[in-house]
Amino acid sequence: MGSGLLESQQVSAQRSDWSTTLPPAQIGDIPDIVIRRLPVYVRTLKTLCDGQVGSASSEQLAEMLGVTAAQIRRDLSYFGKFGKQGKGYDTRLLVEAISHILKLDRQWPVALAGLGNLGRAIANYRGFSPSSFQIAALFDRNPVHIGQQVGDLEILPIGELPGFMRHEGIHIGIIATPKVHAQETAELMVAGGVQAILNYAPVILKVPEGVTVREIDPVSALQSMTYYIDEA
Amino acid sequence: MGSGLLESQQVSAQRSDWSTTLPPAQIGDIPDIVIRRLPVYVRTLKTLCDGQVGSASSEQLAEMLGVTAAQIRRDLSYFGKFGKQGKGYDTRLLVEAISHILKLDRQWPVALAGLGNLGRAIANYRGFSPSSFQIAALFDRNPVHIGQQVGDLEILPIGELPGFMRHEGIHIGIIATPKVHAQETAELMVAGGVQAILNYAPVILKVPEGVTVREIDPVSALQSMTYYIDEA
DNA sequence: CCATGTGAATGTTTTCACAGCT
DNA sequence: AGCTGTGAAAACATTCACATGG
Repeated sequence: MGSGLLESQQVSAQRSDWSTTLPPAQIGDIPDIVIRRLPVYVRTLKTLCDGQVGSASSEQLAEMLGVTAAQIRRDLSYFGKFGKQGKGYDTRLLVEAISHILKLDRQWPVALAGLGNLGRAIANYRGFSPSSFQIAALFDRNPVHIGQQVGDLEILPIGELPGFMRHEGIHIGIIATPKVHAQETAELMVAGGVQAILNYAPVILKVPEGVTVREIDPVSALQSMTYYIDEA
Repeated sequence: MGSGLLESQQVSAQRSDWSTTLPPAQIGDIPDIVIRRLPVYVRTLKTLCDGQVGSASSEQLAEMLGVTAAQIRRDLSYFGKFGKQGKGYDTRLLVEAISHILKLDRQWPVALAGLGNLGRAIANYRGFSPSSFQIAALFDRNPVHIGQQVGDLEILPIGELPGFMRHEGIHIGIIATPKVHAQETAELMVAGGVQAILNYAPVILKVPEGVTVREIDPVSALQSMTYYIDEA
C-alpha cells in the first residue's frame, strides 16, 4: 500500500516469517481499499437490519451500495465465509462480523485538538457516539479558549495533550487546528501514543509508521469535481 | 473508472470514434485518482510560491506530499510537459497550469441544502471562497429555518432549489441534510442541473451519469482506522 | 435452482529505469 | 550533472465465470 496522498499513511505489514500456519486472510495483507469500504457495508447492513430485512444477497447489497456483487464477495472473502449458498448473508450476523473485524464492538475515546468554529462543530456533532467514538478530551493552544466548557468537557492546554492521551489510553486524535499548527499537533499526538489521526487541516501530515492518517478535505473534493463540469 | 463507493460516481468517457487526431492526453481518459491528487499539488505549490520558492523538482514536491517523484511526473504527464530538464518545475507556472486544468481559475457558485448544525458550520466556513467556491444559496425543508438569515444569505424553501440552480447557472451542490432527506435532495439538485455534489450525509446517493459525487464521511474514516489500531 | 467463494483473466495504477534535453 | 517525461515492468484491484454446496 502506498503512503500519503489519498492513500492514507499506514501501519507496515506485520507479516513475520514464522507465521506460516495462519489462515490465508491473516497471512497476506488486506488491502486498505477493502478496509475503507467495510464501514459503508456495516452502515448499509444496519439499515437493512433496522428495516427487519434478515438476509440479503451480494447482488442486493451491491445495488444499494453502487458497487458490484463480485466486489462485495471478494472483500468479505478476505476475512472468512459469511454467506450461505442459495440464501445470501444474514444481515445481523454480518454486521456483527464486520464490526468485530473493524473493532467497532467497543467504544473508542478520541482527543480533539483545535476548538475554533470547526472544532466546536465536531465537538457538538452527535454522530460519533453511536458510531463507536466518544470525544473524551479537548485541547487548544489559545489561552482565550482554554478553560471554556464545550458540551460537558473543558478545553485543556495543548501542552497537556501527550500526557493526557497516554494516561487515558487514547489512541485516536482529531486535528481541527489552523493549518500552521497541524503538524506540531500531530507530533504532540504521536508523543501521546496516537495510532489514528483524522485530519481536517489542509496539510499533509508527516507521521511515523504505525500511525494511520485520513484526511477530511472538502475543498479538495470540490476542486477535483470541477474538472468534470461541462459548460461554464 | 468504477462507479460508487470510494470511487465517486463519474461522468462517462466522452471518447468518440472519430477523435483519432487529438493529442494522447485528450484521447484516453485521465484516471480520476489523478484528478483527485491535483488539488493537493496546487495547494502545496501555492505555499511554495508564497514562500518565494520559484521552482521545485518532482523529488522535492514528492517529499512534501508524501508520494513518489515518479507519480508526480506521471500525473502531470497526462496533461502536458510542465517541467524543465535539469531544473524542475516553475511553481507559479504549475499552479496556474493545474488551476486551469481543474477550472479553478474562476469562481464557482454553490448551492447548500440543509442548515442544521453541520450546514451552518459549512455556510460560515471561510475556506471555500479563497478556493474558487462561493456559497450562493441556502435551502432547507424546515419551515422554522426558512427565511432565517445565515451570513448574508436567506434560507429558501427546498422546493425552490431546482429553479434557482437552473436560473442562476449553479452546477455544484452541497448536501448537509439529515440522511433521510439526502436522496430526495440530490434528486432536486439533479432536476436543477447539478453536475457535482459534495455529500456530507452518510448515504450512498443514486445519481445519473454525468453527475460526480464525493463523500465527506468522517465517521467511516474513523471506523476504518480502528482496524489498524493495535492494543486495546 | 440460487447464490457463495474463488481461481483465472482482465483492467488499472504505480514504480522502475533510462533516453534525451538543458 | 541534473531532472524531466515516458516506455516497459511490476504491483495492485476488479471482474468474470463457474465449481460447489445448501
